[in-house]
Amino acid sequence: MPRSGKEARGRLQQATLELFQQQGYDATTTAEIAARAGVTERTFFRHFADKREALFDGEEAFRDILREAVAAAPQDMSPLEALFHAFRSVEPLLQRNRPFTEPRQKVIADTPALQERVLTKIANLTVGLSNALLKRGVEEGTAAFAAQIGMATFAHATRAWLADPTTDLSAHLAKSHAELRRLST
Amino acid sequence: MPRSGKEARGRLQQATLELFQQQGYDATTTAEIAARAGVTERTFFRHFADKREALFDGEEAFRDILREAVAAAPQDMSPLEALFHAFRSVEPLLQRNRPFTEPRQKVIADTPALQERVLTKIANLTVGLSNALLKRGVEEGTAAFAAQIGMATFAHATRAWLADPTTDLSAHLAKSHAELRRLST
DNA sequence: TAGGATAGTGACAGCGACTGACAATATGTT
DNA sequence: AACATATTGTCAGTCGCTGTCACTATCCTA
Repeated sequence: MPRSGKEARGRLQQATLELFQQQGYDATTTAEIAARAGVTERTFFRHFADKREALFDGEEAFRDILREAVAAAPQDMSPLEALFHAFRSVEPLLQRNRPFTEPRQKVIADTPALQERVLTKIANLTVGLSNALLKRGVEEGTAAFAAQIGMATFAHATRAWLADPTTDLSAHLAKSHAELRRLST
Repeated sequence: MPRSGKEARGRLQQATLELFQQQGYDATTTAEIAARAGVTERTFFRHFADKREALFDGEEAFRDILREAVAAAPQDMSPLEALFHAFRSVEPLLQRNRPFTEPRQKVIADTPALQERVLTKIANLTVGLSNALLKRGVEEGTAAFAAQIGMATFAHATRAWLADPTTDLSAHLAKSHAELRRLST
């Protein structure tokens, strides 16, 4: 195998995050990012489909982790339980990534174009969850619906967890699940 | 008041839809759209923020209708019930808009960039619902969560309704609500 | 150790989305 | 008829993104 190019990719991601938080998304140019990473603008677009994507790397890997966790859940679990099982299993991963995702969140918070991209990332994760449920024998429409509900609950629990990190994610998930039951009856 | 400019806007929307379905989103140029509407490219961007937005007009109006419908719901209704009340109330509107939204859906179906925009439109609606619940005295976190759940249920019911228009939307909503209860317990 | 296959990069030209600025025109008011 | 206001045309320019071709760095094999 020839030269890897992964260092360049990493530098591009780093440069993207730094420039976005220093000057904002709009004021940052792809040529500028490339220059800071010591490569050409053309190389930027060889690694990332567009200017936004450099901030959202590893999402498909995360999707695969979630799908496998759903598949690994005990067969007697209900669809939603299986999803929660998967969510609980990624808590250490989320914890570990927090120092990187936190500054990213601040950038996203004041950039509509990036928020839009976040939504599609979440939608992709949801599709992944739905497919994982399908493999467990859940009917198609139900799987998609359950994935939506599960993802919404996960997001709700994660928000609470970010605001109150003293309690662990599992507990927040349980609380959100209870709230879901309360709401839906 | 000087000249209205609303006819031009309408022609631009029409031209956008037609060209997108004839040649696809990518192959259609904003200059081309403007030309078909008898206007300059610059004028296109005075009416719409970007190339996608011309397809999604009236969504903020729809959001207002939903918010008012939530506000008009009987005060003893639970958050989710209030949302369902609003969803049921817009059924005739959806029915009426169907001849326009149906061809649009086909265009969206094979255009990732447009799907991404749909997600932000739905997110906007969800925020609107959440705000409406806030005004009913629902606590903030709960309101956002309920709006998410409600919107997901509405989307599920709408999918079923599009596949089976013989049953009305209210019935599909009731069935989806039952499924939600079944899933969450 | 030389030679070739493979993957990554640079250089360059070009299209299309989108914006700022200023002048021109059409409508409604006094 | 003069004026105010909203809309449009024109023009120039920036930036995101792509196709193409030549070049180079790594790894495998003979």
